[in-house]
Amino acid sequence: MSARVPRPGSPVRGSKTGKPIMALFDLLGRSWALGVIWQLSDGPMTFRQLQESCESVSPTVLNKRLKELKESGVLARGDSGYQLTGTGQELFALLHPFGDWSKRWAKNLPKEALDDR
Amino acid sequence: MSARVPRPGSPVRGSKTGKPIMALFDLLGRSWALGVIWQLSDGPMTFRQLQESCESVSPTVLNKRLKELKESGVLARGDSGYQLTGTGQELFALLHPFGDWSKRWAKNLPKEALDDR
DNA sequence: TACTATTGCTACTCTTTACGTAGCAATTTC
DNA sequence: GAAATTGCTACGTAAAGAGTAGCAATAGTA
Repeated sequence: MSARVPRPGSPVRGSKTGKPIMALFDLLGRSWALGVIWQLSDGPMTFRQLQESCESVSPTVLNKRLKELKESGVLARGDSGYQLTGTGQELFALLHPFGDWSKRWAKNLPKEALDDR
Repeated sequence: MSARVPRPGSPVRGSKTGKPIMALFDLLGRSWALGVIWQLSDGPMTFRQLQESCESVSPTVLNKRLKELKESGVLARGDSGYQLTGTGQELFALLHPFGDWSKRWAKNLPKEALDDR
């Protein structure tokens, strides 16, 4: 019933060693984990706001992700809703460049897709 | 049978708009996608080498991830196995800082876990 | 040439995760 | 005190992943 939250040092999905990077990848490699962090970078949001901005993510999954990310110290619940912690903002700082990258990727993909197939 | 590969511009898992960043998060938010990119940063690897270095990831899933990442232009198959493309190396460059971050996270987590719960 | 080993998968069953919808208890707003 | 809004939980169904077995194709060896 209680979902496993990936933590560095203990085995996680796919990783028996629990190497920090693998634990992190397990945490982030779940649906909407990255999206939630991305959305929260604009400031605190309520549960329903998050649900909307994540385009109809099911409350079940959203709640699971929130619990996991909370337990991982990435976000916390404050007065105005869920928000990134200092740690979480640090993590977002690393994530931020992916925005521009994804746009370039979107532009170049059609070309490459034709080349490579 | 044929798995959906997330592409910017078209709806992806959870995202109807297909915003590039959401498509990217969908692509990377699948089990072992980040891990595979991480492993390949050391150089080309064969299928079986990847399987080992990803600690017993099932061949089914590995093969799916490889197809998706290949179709997304992140990696390709060369003479000495699977390897990151230029695009893929660019992506890894963004991913690289997560290594150090995860180590700091691993050190601080126990403390925070006690504080926050 | 035939034998063996390795590689890159596919097939299968079982479990876990996610989706989609409904709804409810606890505030908050009027 | 009635109506909204918020933060969930509870379903049932569908999709994704784990774990194991094995096979066709190539490479290396006797």
